[in-house]
Parts: sequence; structure tokens; C-alpha cells
Amino acid sequence: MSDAQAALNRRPAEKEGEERHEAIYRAVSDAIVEQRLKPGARLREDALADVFGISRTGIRKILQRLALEQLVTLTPRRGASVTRPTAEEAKDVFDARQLIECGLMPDVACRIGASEAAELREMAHQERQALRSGKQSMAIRLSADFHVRLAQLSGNATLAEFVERLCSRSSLILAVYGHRGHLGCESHDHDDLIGYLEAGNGERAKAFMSRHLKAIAASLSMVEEGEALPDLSQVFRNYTSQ
Amino acid sequence: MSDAQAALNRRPAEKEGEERHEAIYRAVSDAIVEQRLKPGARLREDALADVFGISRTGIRKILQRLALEQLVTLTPRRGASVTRPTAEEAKDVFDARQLIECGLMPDVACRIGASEAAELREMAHQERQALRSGKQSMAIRLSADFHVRLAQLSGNATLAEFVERLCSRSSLILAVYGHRGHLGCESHDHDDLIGYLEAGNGERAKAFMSRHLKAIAASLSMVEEGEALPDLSQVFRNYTSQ
DNA sequence: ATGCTATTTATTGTATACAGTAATTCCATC
DNA sequence: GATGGAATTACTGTATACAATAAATAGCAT
Repeated sequence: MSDAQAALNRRPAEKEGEERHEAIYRAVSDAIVEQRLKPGARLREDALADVFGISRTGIRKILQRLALEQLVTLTPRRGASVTRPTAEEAKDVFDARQLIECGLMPDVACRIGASEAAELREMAHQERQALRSGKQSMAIRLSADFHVRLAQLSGNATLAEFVERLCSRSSLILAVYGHRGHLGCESHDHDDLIGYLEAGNGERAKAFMSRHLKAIAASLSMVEEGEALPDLSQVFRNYTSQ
Repeated sequence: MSDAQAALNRRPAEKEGEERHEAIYRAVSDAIVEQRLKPGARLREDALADVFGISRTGIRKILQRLALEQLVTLTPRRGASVTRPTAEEAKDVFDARQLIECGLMPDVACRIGASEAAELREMAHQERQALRSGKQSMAIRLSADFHVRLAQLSGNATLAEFVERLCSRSSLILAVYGHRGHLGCESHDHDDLIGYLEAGNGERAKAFMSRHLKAIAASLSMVEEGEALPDLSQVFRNYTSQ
């Protein structure tokens, strides 16, 4: 009753509906990228609808968008859950980043100006600060934001969008295969990179980005963990030994 | 082959709903890529729902997916229409193809085998045949399919998906900026490319692909046409002559 | 006749109701 | 006590109804 009335009261909302949807999308997306929603976590439509105060219709739309970006997996009659990337997907994503992000460095080096460099330095600064003050979730997202902003500076919106998706998925990959406490990006790498770019040295920036991404990929422990199967295999060992 | 047979054989009446959605998505997507639905064409939800015999709910889902792939644009209260790419988007798309597809050639050259090469040759053959028999729509799609299949052979599913999206958008770009009767890909380019790949010459294939894509991009006439403005300018000419 | 306003119409946006399916629990049986 | 099966439950899939808005049209005034 009071729910219905409240819903009616805050229901004039002409254009707010759209912005609200976008805000909810961002909220869920950020939660996933920041690893506050961990891979495998179920995302029930009812629950999300209750939390955000819209109907399941709107939630489904958002969930589908996230599914197309491969942040959530939508299994036919089982609903949505945060995707748990496979080792193969992880390899693909980092290979793709290697190809695209490195390939963009020369363009970025050409187009970067003083104000853009300053903006990037500010982002790198915030990232380091978040890391120092233990705000790991924020640091993860800021690191991804840095890479995305970099790609945007290339001037190619299409490739920038690809990089955005790859970075989001990378957060998921780090959540599953990364060592605890070790984030993807070393603190000073980003600053060094800005230096090369600002100097207009695209090739050097490209090589540096390549090493940077290789280092992240190398830091992952590429073992896929089964869910409840490990226990079962232990049982099997006991039986086969007899 | 085995896929098609399997698809035909399994007829559990319940699951058809899903496959039906996929089929409808394919139908609309193909119609756009094959330029039977031209840029700017409106896609009313009711009309599509009637044609395919499902409710608007399902249509909306499909429309949103197409919007995320940038094949249709979804303007807030005006509905869906086939997107009309801007000149800038066209440049971005072909630059992206240059970076990604060329970058994949060495990998493809490494992984390609006799059967894959034969499959590609068959596709190139069908494409030529469609072109000869005047089936332009089919030829356009087959050409895109060739590029996509090539990317899939790299083994990187993520990048292959990107290429798929870029090729779809390229069809749209050709529809708007391409010269009449001149399709993107020259008939023998694809065969030559297969030759280099089968010989394991990744670098040569890469260079060839680069020229191939540059040739397509160069064949476009990059003038953006306003909608109803041309008529207006004609009127202006008549008036100014008096 | 033209321009402005009001009404109607066409079309999308959102919620909700209902149906169908997988998961769970409980009971009976071995 | 465990296992198989039936009833219940919880959740998603789909359609439909209703609300809201922009486009189209008609009517009115100047």
C-alpha cells in the first residue's frame, strides 16, 4: 500500500526514467568491475528489481546488456550470474588487448596534448592513492578507467569501446586468476607510459604497453578451479587406490 | 553439415522458443547486412511482431541486441531504425579493421590447415558465383562471412567477435558511401590471400590484407548526405537563378 | 490563406499477470 | 537410513494491458 503510493508519488519522472536506467546499469557494472560482485554470484531479477525500485522489465534489459558485454552470463532458465571467465577467454582477452592497445599507442602519442597528459597523470595519481589507502575496489576500477581513457585519446571511438569491454572483462579475470593483493597494474607503469606519450615517442610507448600487459598476464595463475568437483575427485582417488 | 542435421533433428517443442528468437535475430541482421533493409529504414515494433508472430517483448529484445551491435539506432521515443553511419564512424570502422584483421594474419597463417584453406576457397568461390549471377545481397554477406571466418581461424574468439561486428557495420557503410554496383571486395583478392596464408607467409598476408582494406576504404565516396536537404538545395538553385 | 493551438492518432515505455520450468523439500518405500 | 518420486516452491519467459509522448491533423482566428 505505502509502497504503491510511494511508487505513484515519485512517478512523474518524464526523462528521469532513462537516466535512471543508465544509472542502474552503471551501478551494477561498477559493482562487477570493482569485484564487489564476485564471479559466479547470482543476480536474481526480483532482488535487483526490489533494490532499485523498478520492475523486472527494466532489470532484464540491463541484464541483457551486461550479458552482451559478457560481464554476466544468462543461462536459459536459470537466470543471470556474474560470469566466471575461462582460462581460454582470459588468454583471448589479454591477446586482444595486446593487439589493440599497443596498436593505438602511436596514434595516442600523436594526438596527446598537455591537458590530456595532465588528466592522465591525475588519474594515475588517484589510482596510486586509492591503492595506498587500501581502497582496492576503487583502485581496480581506476586502473581500468586509465586504460580506457588512453584508448579514447586515439580518436577512434570504435576501438575505444572495444578496449572498454576488454578492460571490464579483465577485472573479472583478475578476480578469478589474480593473486590476492596484487592488482593488475604496477603503480609507476602508468606514469612512465604518460612520459613516453607526451614525448611523442609512440613506438617506445607501444613497446612499454606491450611489456605492461605481458606482465599483468604473466602474473595470473592460470588454473581453472572447478566448483564442487574437487571433493569428488578426492573421493575417486581413495576408491582407485584400493 | 553435422550442425545443420543436428539442428534439424532435435525438435523438442519447448526449446523452439529460444531458437526462434535467434532465428528472428538472424533474419533481421541478415536483411540489414544484405542491404535489403537500407540505412534509415524504420523498424516498428508492431510491424516486426506481426511479421514474425511473436509479441513486442521479444522484438524489443532483438532490437536492443542489434542496437548494441550498432546495426540499428534506438532513439528514445521514436523507435528503431537501421543506422546510417557517419563518415567518422566509417573511418573508425575501417581503421579498426586495419588494425585487427591485419594483426591476426600471422596467427591465421600459423594455424591454417588444408581443410580450413579448402573451406575458405569454397567460400570465395560461392562469393564469386553470387556476384556473377547478380545476387548482390548474397555476395555482400558472403564477403563479410569470409572475413569473419578468417578471423575465427586465428583462434581468438574475442577478436573474431569484434571482426564480426566490424564487418556487419562495413556493409552498412558500403550501402551509404559505396558506389553503386561496386562491392567492397575485388573478386580475386580473397583467393590470393588464401594462397599467402596456406604458404604460411603471415607477413605477406598481412600486407596484402592491409592493401585490400585500404582499397575498399578508398573506394568509398565520403560525402555525408542530409535527408531532405538535397531537395531544398535544388529549390534554392532555381530561386537564385531568377 | 497562413499560422497557431487543440485534438486525435500512432507508437513506444513500463508494469504486471500468467504460464512454464528447474530446484527443493518432504514423504513413502525399500 | 538412504533413495526415488511426488508436491511445493521459486524463478524466469512471454504476452498483454495501460500510461505517456511525439507526430499528424483539423479547427479556429487573424
